[in-house]
Amino acid sequence: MQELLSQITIKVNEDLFIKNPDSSKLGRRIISNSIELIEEIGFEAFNFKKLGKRIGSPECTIYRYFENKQKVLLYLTSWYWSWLEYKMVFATANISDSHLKLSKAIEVLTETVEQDLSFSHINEFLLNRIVISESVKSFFTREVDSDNEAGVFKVYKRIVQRVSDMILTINKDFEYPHMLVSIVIEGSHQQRHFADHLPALTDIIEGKGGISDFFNRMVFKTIDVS
Amino acid sequence: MQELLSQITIKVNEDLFIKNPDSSKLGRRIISNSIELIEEIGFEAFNFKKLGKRIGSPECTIYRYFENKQKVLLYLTSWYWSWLEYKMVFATANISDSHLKLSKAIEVLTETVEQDLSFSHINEFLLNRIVISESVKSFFTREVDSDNEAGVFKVYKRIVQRVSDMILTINKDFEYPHMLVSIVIEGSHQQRHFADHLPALTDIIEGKGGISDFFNRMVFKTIDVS
DNA sequence: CTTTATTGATAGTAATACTATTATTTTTGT
DNA sequence: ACAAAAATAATAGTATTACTATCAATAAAG
Repeated sequence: MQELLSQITIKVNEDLFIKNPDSSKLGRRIISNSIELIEEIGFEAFNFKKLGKRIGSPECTIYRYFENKQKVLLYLTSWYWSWLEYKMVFATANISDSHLKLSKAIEVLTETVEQDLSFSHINEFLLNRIVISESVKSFFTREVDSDNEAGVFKVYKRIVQRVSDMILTINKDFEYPHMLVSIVIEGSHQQRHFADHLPALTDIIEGKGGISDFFNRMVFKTIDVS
Repeated sequence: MQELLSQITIKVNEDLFIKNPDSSKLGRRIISNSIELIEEIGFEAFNFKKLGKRIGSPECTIYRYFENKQKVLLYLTSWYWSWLEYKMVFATANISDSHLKLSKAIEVLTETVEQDLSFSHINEFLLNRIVISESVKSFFTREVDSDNEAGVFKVYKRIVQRVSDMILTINKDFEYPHMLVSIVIEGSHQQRHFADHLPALTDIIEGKGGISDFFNRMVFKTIDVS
């Protein structure tokens, strides 16, 4: 997979940047350092001044790439979902058994991510951690409707649709496939966050498995396959 | 219930305020206007200057009640969870059938809220909307650990524990009760938000029912009761 | 090797989040 | 009813944040 992916560039919605960060060395430095910095200090404390200091450029230079820090987060999460869609499609391709296929998809969506060296300037391991603890902020804002209209959530929605279709293949009468899938995706993030910070709200232990198993069970039971 | 509740004051964790807003007319005005203002303009745009203007007091006066706007949000959500715990305990009291009891609890947790006149200065309908669209921000912050240590999430955790116990009464071997309950609570909020803003991620239609039914089904199927 | 695009240096503005000081009003105890 | 104490208002001020403008320096492209 590594060789294959190294030939591929992930294209992110053009509304999210002013100048494509993938088009220059500085742009890629902005991305890789954003990931590290957000992961270190959290999105609230993250700003272009600190990022500029880290990469040795004034903040106005970063403003030539991104309108504001919210767009950076949207860029990162959009990139992540495109990357994960690719992984999911790859992992489920040519599986004829529909149960196994769905199970594999759920695993990709709920497991944590290891470092992937295909995209040198993006640390997928850290990006996964950012998505877990910060991405929810990108759709609980007042801009959600305009962002959505601009197509920012297109890939995310496509992932949900893909897995929904797998569910409908197994049970064509199930009425809530999108709901179930978005609960799996967001729920798995939330449970990992809880495991780290509010263990009373979960039953999984940090570092140990269990998340994928749980969601697999939940999905198959709920769509009623005996 | 109205008469009973009117005798009761909901006590909120003392770490959340400097001066108890429930102890003065101005304090109660701060609370009721915070609810209205946050619901109107969103938590991001909400600040003490705007709130002060609205209630005709300078911002420094509000700072004598609350350290910052995050504490106001935590105060409101804490209040909400205490209120909802009360409603839930009341709605499930004296039900001996454990299935019915759990079902009733899920309904209280996932249904939207009507205006309740028991607490004159708090608009529970608006507060429920705030909890749906803003409360997630209170545990996805860098302060989550210290807030948790201060006991801010105590009532929320107790609700999860109560419903977990109901689940264990039905199936004592179920391994993930807390996880399932927190997914139900947060999931129902998220799905309502999606219905409003990202309908492709859900199957429910705004205003129509379905949420409670879905989560009821999901829970009973997942804990494996035939 | 000159034109054009990109980046850096410097500076500045408006808004936000919060604090300090003192005057005024309200509440409380007697 | 009145003095003492507490709460609130008025005013002002600081540090940080988010963002913009201008122009010089550097790098890239034709």
